[in-house]
Amino acid sequence: MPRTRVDTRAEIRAVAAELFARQGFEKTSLREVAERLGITKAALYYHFPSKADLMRGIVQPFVDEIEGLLADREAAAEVDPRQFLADYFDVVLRYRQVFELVLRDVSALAQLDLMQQMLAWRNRVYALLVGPDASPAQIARVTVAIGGLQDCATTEGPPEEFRDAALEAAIAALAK
Amino acid sequence: MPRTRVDTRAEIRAVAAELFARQGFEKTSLREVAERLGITKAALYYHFPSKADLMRGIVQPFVDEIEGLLADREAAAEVDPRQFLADYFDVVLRYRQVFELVLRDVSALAQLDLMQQMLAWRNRVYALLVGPDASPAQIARVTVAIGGLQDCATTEGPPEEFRDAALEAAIAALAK
DNA sequence: GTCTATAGGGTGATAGAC
DNA sequence: GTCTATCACCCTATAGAC
Repeated sequence: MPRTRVDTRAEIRAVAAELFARQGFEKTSLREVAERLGITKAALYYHFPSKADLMRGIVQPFVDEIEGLLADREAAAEVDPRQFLADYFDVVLRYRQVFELVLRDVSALAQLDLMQQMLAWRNRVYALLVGPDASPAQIARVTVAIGGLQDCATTEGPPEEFRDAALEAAIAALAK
Repeated sequence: MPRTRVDTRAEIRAVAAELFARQGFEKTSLREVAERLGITKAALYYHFPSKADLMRGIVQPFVDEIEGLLADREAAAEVDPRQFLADYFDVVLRYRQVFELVLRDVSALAQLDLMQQMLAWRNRVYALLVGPDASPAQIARVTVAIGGLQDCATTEGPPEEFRDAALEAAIAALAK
């Protein structure tokens, strides 16, 4: 009786992502993930070399998109703040589920060397929006704008309901 | 040789808070905390009935202050948004270390029934700042303001350097 | 690709002596 | 208040058969 699984790796990621989000990364055991899928722990290890790699597999696509956006703007001659915030917000909204997982398990991600990379995003965003020699006050405004948008992304309800208002608020926070 | 400890419970909390913040709640074992203090796990259990209670002991003072602030404003005839944001920000800044711990281990806190309480804060803040029948757009603006301030609180450096600028940005985000 | 079996270790928590 | 000793359990990960 062959398993009628199209993409086992993807199914593992989906189930794991849901459990990680609900119970936390550390509190979720691979036994639990395997049971939910109807396979054994050992089968899991065929698809992912470790629990950490499973987590990375879930978060990596989101990380790659943000890195892509940052690289794109860093290569551009000049950056439109409004456009950047909108694009950044849209990526976060598209990966909403993953993003919430990330927010709820920061300390777990820190052990996967993903946090360092994400913390570096902040400085790259500062450089993009207020230049390399930004004052603490300028940095504060960018932080309010970006942090505020991120917090909005975890709000319930369809994104269309709040997307534009959140962007307006972030832009207002940014303005000197 | 009597231990020259003034307040053992407080010292345990301090050491645990530091380890929890650095490694995460789940990744930090009570053996580690005890070793750092030069006592045994069993001694720890004399002061705190469980690991969860130890965590609660660390976070509770912060929770109580925010609850106090909210209760105060809910009892007031009217609320000055600027003043509320300033007071809220100042509490968060005062408990900066605890607040960072909270942010880094949301999933751990969820299991202590502390998250439900904190999530309720959001709705109480919405009610205070934009009334009980707020539109999604109004809620988005409040979320940007509050979330932005919170993100600022985790910025390095002395608070005086960014406090006022952050508040201005949050107020700007709030304004219609 | 998936299984059984197991290695090898850590964990939170408790009992009872001092 | 602190200790030693221990319980009962769960974990990630691997070896090797099918």
